[in-house]
Amino acid sequence: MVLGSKVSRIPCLSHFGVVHQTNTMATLSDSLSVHSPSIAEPERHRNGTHFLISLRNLCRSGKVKNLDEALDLFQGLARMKPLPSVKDFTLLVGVVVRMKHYTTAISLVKHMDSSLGIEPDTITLNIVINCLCRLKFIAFGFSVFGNMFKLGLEPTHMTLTTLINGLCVQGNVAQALELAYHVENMGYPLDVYTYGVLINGLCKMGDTSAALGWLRKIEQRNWKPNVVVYSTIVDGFCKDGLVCEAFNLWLEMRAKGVLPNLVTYTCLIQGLCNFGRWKEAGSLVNEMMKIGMMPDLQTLNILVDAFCKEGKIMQAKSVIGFMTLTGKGPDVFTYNSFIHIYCLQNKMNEAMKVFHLMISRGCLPDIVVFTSLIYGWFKDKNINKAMHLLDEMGKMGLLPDVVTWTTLIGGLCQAGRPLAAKELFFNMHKYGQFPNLQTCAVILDGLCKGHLLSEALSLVEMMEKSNLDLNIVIYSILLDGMCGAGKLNAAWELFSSLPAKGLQINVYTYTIMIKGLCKQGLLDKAEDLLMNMEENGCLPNNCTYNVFVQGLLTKKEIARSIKYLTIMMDKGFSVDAATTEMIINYLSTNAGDTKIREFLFQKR
DNA sequence: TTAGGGTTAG
Repeated sequence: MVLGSKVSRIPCLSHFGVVHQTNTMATLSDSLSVHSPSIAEPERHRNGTHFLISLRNLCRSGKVKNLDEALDLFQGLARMKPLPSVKDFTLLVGVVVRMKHYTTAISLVKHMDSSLGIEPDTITLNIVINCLCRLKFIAFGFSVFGNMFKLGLEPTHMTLTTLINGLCVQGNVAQALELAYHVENMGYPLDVYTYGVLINGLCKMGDTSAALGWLRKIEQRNWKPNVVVYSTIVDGFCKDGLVCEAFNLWLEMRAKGVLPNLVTYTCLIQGLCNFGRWKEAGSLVNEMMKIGMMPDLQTLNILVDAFCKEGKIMQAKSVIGFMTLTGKGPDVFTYNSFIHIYCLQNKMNEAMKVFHLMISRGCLPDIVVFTSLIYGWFKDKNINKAMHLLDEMGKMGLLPDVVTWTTLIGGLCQAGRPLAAKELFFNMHKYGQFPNLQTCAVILDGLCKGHLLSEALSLVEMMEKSNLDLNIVIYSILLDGMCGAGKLNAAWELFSSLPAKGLQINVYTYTIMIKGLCKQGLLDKAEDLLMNMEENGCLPNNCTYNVFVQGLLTKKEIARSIKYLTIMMDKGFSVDAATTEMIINYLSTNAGDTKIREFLFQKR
C-alpha cells in the first residue's frame, strides 16, 4: 500500500469506515507545520533532554491525563531536533492505547513513519497489531505481522500473544488455541501471559472448566500464575453462577501467595450480588476497605446495579451517597441502573426524571441509556414516546446499534405489529447493523405470538441455511409457537431431534413441551416428560410445576393436582397467580369438593 | 482481569 513515496507498514482502515484517524492526522499535521520558536542550539538540547525525561516519567507513571495531553506531548516530540528515538514515540503511543484510543494510536504510528521518517520497531508494530485486533480488524493484524518479516523485524512471543488475543477477542478461541500450539511447535516459547490470554478467551466463551485446565497446565510447567489469571477464572466461575468454585479458587490463590486485587474482589462481589448473597458481598466490601483497598467507581456501580435489580432502591441511593462523599461518580452507568429498573417496573415518569437529572448534572446519556428508555416506553405501550427518543438520540449523533434495533423490533411485536417488525428486521442491514441470534429470537417470538407460524417456520429455515449457529433459545421459541398453533406432532418431532443437532435441552424447552402436551390433554405424556427431565439432569423449576398443575386443573384432575402442589411446597416453590386463579375458579364452581379445601387449609 | 441496554416457559 503506497502512502506518499514511502511504503506504509500500516494497512489502510478507511475501507472499513474508520475515518476518525484522518481527522486526527489533519489536526496533527496542521499543528506540526507550525515552526517551533528559535532557541540557541545548546539551550534547545538542554530543554530537549529535560522534556524527554519528564515525558518518560509521565508515560511510565500513568500521569498523562487525557488524549489531548498525549497529543500535545506527541507534537512536542515531533518538534525536537534531532528527533527522539522510536522508543520514546512508542512509549507515548502505548499511553494512547491504554486510553483505548486505538484508531488514534494507529494514526500516530502512521504519522511517525510516513511524515517524520521514524521507522517503527517490533514493539511499535506489536502495539499496532494490538490496536487492529481490538478494533476487530484481525486480518490487518496478521498482515502487519507478515510485513514485519519483510522489514527484517523479528516478531517476539508478545507479537504472537497479541495475535492469539486478537483471535480470542473475535470469539475465535479454537483458532487461537491452534495458533498457540503451532507457535510453540515453531520454537517460540509461550509464557504465563499467552496462557492468560487463552484462559480469558475460554472464560469469555463460557468454558470456565477448560480455562481452569489451562491454569493447571501453567502450574505443571512450574510457572507461577499471576493475579490476572486467577481473577479471570474467578470472574468466569461467578458469571457461570458457580460462586462456591470461585471462592475455592480465591482461597487457593491466597494460599499460594497470590494476593487478590481490586478486580478479584470486584468479580466476587458481583458474583455474590447476582445471587442475592448480600451479606457475604457486604463482608467482602468491608474486608477490602479494612486492608486499605477502596472500591472504585466500577465496583460501586456494580453494587448500585445489583441493588436496583433487587428493587432495593434505598440501598442503591445510599451507595450514591458514598460516591458523592468520596468524589467518585455517579456516572452514566450509575444513572442507567436506575433508569433501567424504572423502565422494567413501568415507572416511566421516574425513569424520565433520572434521565433529565443526569443531563442537568452534565452527564450525557449514551446509547445504552436511550435504548433502556425506548424499551421502557414500548413496554408502556407508548410507541410515540419511544420514537421521539429515537429521534433525540439521532440528534445527539448516536446511531442505533444492534441492541437498539432488537429493542425496536421487539417493541413493534409487543405492540401487535409483527409484520412491521419483520420489515425492520430485514432492513436493518441498510443502516449498517446486522441481526444477531438475539435479534432473530425476538422477531421469531413476535411472529409466533402474532399467529404467523408459517412466517416463523420459513425464517428458521432461512436461518438454518445461513451460517448462524442456532441455539436452544431459537428452537424453544419455535416449539412454543408450534404448540400454540396446535402442531403438537411436528413440535414433538422437532423436540426429539434437538439432541442430534448438538443442542442441550433446558428447563425452558421442557416446560414449553409440557405445556404443549397439557394443552392437548396428554397429561400422562406430560407427566412422563416431567419425570424424564429429572433423569436427564435438568431440574424442573417453579414455572414447570405451575404449568403442569395448570394442565391438571384444566382437566379437573384434582387428586393429581394436590399431589404436585404438595411436591411444589416441599421443594419450596410458590404457586403463581395463574395457578391460584384456576384453583379459586375451581372452588367457586365446585364448592362441594372437600379434598382441595382440606389441602389449602391444612396446617403446615 | 472487573460495571449498565435487547431473547424463550408461569
